Amino acid sequence: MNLKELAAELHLSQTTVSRALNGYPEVSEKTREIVLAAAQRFGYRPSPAARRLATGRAHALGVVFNAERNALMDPLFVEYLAGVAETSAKQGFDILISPSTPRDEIVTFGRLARDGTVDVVILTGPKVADERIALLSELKFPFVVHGRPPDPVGISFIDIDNFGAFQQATSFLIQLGHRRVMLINGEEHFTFAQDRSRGAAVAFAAAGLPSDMLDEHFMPMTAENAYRCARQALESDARPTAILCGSILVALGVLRAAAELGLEVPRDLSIVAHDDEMPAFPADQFHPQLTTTRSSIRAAGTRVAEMALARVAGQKPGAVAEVWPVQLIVRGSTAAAPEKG
Amino acid sequence: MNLKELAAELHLSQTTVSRALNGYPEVSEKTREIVLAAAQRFGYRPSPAARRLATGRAHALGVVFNAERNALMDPLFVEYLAGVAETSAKQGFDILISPSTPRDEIVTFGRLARDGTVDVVILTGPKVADERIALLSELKFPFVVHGRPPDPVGISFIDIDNFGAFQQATSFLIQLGHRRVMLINGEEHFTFAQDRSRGAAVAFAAAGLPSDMLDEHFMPMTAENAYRCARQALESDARPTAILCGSILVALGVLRAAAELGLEVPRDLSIVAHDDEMPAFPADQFHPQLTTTRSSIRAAGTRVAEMALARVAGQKPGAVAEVWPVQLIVRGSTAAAPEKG
DNA sequence: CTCAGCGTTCAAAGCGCTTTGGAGGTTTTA
DNA sequence: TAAAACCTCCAAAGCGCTTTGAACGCTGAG
Repeated sequence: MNLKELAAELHLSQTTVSRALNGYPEVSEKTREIVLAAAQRFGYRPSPAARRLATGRAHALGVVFNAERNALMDPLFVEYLAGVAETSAKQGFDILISPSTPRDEIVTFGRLARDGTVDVVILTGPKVADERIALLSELKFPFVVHGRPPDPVGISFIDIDNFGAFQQATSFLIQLGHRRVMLINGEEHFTFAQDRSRGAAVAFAAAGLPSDMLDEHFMPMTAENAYRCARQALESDARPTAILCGSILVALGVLRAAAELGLEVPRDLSIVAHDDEMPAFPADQFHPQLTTTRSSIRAAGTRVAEMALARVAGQKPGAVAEVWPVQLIVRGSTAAAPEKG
Repeated sequence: MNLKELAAELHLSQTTVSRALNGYPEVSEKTREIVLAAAQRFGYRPSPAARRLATGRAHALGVVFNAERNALMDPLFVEYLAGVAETSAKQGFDILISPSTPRDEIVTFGRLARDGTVDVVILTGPKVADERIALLSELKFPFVVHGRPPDPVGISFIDIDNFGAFQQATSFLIQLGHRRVMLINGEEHFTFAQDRSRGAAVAFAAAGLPSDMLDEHFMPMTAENAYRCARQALESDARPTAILCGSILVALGVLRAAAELGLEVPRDLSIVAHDDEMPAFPADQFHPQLTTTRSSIRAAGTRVAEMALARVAGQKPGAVAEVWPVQLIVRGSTAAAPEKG
């Protein structure tokens, strides 16, 4: 059943039926009701393709995702996607996933923007120098950012307070008496890694401690990388008594390193990790349960999708700039620093 | 630049240009080259929407994913999706993600099938009585299945050898002297859970052991559930000496239960888990490293996408029915059963 | 020399929807 | 009472592509 047939059935023109269905004011309430009822009865569903062609709007939202062999953000991504999906589905928006490797990500974005397959894209994990943002801005293609854009002016984004989270976590460790602290951070070119780095540094400065007590490492946040890094540090003479982990996965690697070296957590080593609340990977299911800085990646996904849809509906870029607070949850993986041996 | 303009530019008809671009034989090689070159030069890209409307084919592949609060398959899903994305991108197919809760999943599938938003859907996690399969079959909408359909006749699917994997793993434990074995399985209504159940049962039967030595539990495979279940069993008088885990997440919960009870793995308790190779969650990053039955969820995603595309290209349903072998990888979480106290 | 046959190209008709520019009919205003 | 102002509704023109049916020029057979 298409519009033409439905219109014929009702002895009305396509115009009127279309308008009735789409809530235009030029049609009387009475006919609208009749049309709506008939549409319902015949199970009429407008063809998305036709509508798309006629309006030039795709009614779809694009998400580019990293399909590289070892997609680091994997478990995060689904949870995030779930959030995005939830709200966009409510508004009848489709979600188009475009796989891409970091190398040709920029091409992928260009294609999305020019093809008209989607009306807006969501950009994740902004970098210190982000050419995707540059490209989309130049093309004047609507987009919103999940994370902190390097230059937020005129860009709608939502981010968690990475700075505050790591400042708080670091201060907490310092208060517990820890002096040699290691930070296993994400890759340097991500803005979130920079923010976290600054947070930790500021905490040290505030406590009047020299910044070289903070041993910071940037790397892709995998368990494997974290294991290697932690193992090496923990075997050294001046081993850290506390490790700040960029993610739960990092904590997994650190835990393994500690276990292998016979170090007990939290007696010999304190661990605090950032937790994005992946239900599959709950911080409280570890042994010991992990002290974390917690934020909901899913809620972020929900919000960023809302923003994207608002953007399509005409909201100005830069209208939204939210930074969500992050909560420190103290569990069993942190304790007072061990007495100096 | 659209087709009309390009055609005008070349002093050719739209027909010819269209055919040249789409590789139809009715156009001479010479003109084809000219057209291709011009298209390249002007950066012409056909409008997907228009093509879709004209051909009735969406050039897109649908994946329904569970956006329920605690999406259990989360970490699996991305890795799987990465596989799907990889191959479908190669063929220029878009991937449409439709969020859905289990409750209205069937509606979602119906909509996808009728709307023409996608040409084929991939169905994941088939159940013993699967109404999605019933619906799609009835609508004669192309689909392929990832996992084992209850009635595979006339259905293209790919699955891993869940039966063989768990038979092998169970036999291995029996050979190590384990007699009280627990199996923490997925939910009963999934075909994969049934297959695994049968695999374990057959191993016991083959060893001439009574089936009640196998303590089997069906549940959503979360760390939390597994923790509870394992904890309870390990505290009981006749505690199991080995636990078969349906997933790495399940193993996480079991490890925690063991640690809390002061049980050492593998001395006091052996663990073998099924591993779908999520790079984010590697079995060899645990302590101890986990003995696993391993299969690549990503490769499965790749293959199932290929199948889906073949299906669109006209391949008959039921043409593919692959069952992939699963390898048992012995690592540090298994050992001979403890002497009877 | 004519005509069938072939290889190329084209004009035009959709695909199913939205939207512009009116056209009728009814009500209000002067 | 006539004109202006509405309220409803409609015919038709796209949106940018594919595809059918036909036309064109050329070659080789009769």
